[in-house]
Amino acid sequence: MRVRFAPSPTGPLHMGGVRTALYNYLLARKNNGSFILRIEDTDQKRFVPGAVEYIREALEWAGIVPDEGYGYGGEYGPYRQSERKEIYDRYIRRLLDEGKAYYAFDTPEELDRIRKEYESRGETFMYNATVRQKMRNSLSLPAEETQRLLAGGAPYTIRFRIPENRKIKVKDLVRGDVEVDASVLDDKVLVKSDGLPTYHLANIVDDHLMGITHVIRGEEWLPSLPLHILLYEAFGWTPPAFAHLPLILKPTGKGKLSKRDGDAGGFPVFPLEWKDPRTGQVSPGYREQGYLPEAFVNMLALLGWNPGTEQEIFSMDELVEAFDLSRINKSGARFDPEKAKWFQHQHFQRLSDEEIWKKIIPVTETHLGRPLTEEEKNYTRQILPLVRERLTFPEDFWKWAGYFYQRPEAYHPKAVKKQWKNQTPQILEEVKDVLATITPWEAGIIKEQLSEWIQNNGLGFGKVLQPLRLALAGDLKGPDLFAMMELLGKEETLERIRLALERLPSAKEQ
RNA sequence: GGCCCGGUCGUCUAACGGCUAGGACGCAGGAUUUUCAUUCCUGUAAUCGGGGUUCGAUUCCCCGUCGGGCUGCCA
Repeated sequence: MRVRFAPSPTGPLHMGGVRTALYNYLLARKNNGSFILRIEDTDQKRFVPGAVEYIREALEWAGIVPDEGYGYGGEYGPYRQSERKEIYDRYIRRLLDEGKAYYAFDTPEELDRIRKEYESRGETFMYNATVRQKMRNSLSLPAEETQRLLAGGAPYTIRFRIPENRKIKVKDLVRGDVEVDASVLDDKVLVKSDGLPTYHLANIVDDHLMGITHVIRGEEWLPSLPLHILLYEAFGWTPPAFAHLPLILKPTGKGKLSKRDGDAGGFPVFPLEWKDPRTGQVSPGYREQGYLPEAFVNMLALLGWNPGTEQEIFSMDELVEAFDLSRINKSGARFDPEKAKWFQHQHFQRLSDEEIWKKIIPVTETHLGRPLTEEEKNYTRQILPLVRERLTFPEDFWKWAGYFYQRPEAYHPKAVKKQWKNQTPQILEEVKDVLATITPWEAGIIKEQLSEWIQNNGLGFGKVLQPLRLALAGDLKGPDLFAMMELLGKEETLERIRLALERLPSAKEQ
């Protein structure tokens, strides 16, 4: 089995592309086949610098590593279509010689005009068997005229001559069999006036020459499948098996997922951050948001495919094991950013303490604006168990544990309003004194002694612990208060209480 | 408009033509907790409509409708 992923470097690869690559990759690995990366850059007008590098980096990040192809070597190269022009020339020659393709001299302007004309009459223009005799091409023109035009260097395209009175049976591994009448097809341009092939020609020639056995691509290609079958037929080649994947749809609204949706919905559409070389506009990426590649891949895999069991969390190896073309869905799948987060949470929680620790060090350093000392790194190691279960992204660590590194600058206003009562300053003064006597400074001991004090004074836990938390962390949320105090250290704990008493309203002011 | 492909909770989906239509996300409630979060429990909610075939239809067929794709010298 040989499969390929054949993106066009017209910009960053988006989620849908990654999923297509993933399905190809899974299938190849499951069957001990090869996964090939081919770059389809026959449209030089739309070529975007950096896109090829982006594609490779994105696939590598996601763990979808090609066995062969552009940048990976192999026996079937070159793997970039712009380097294969001679090959396409050779094959189009064959079609021309056999009368299966023809020269067309119609200019884009002419075609445009005719299209508009048809449109104004409510019809659709098709360059097909019934109109091709009326157009300027080697079929309608006298042979001498064609020769003269070619010799004179007149611009031309080469079109495929769709055979007449034909029904084409196409088989799709996802959708089953479809039968199409050739009369609904038009004579597609195979070679553009710049001499480079269009997708249709290049794709068929390359898939054949590269020994591709299974073509797995997006549903947007389904309408051109009959044309592709006809092309294989014209060359006398056996077509590969085809599977057309359902599209990924917008979370809300109509249509397929696009770049804009990410901006509007606040989620990335691209695997990696992308900076548009022309506009300088930056689009966010899953990697930069802190997503784990395995979470991203897991989420993508289950968008349009299911294992038939109730298992939802998969590693790449498990996906390889479970993947099966027959369980791909037929209908488009709406992308749900919330579920993406859930997958991330699941995978993040499966990381070891050590792995998480490595990820949160840089986050902490960024927020602090300086590197951590060895001592602080160890401190971080101690803090982690307290907050790890609430982390979805490395970035969350700062949100839940930032106050371990910095004294609160401000106190959450709502929390103050709710918990900082008239009697609070007095209580905290006393708590401070009680804490000052506690030794050794360990969570268990602190809890024991403070609890005893609270009970002896008939105070209720909330009244004491809530303001204390507020004083130490600046907010009412966080892990176990006693563990927090232990890690903060006695001196720092007392100092923060003192600071809060100084900064927050005393009884008199209220 | 034409051609093609689809339609099960709000979303992702499961269900040889045969259980009370199952799971997950989300949401709501509860338990746990000093708090927030996590975790656990409970609840919420669906077969697009109409015909047919059949003892029996989410499942097969037809029509309608809705959704999606294509209709470029883009891929």
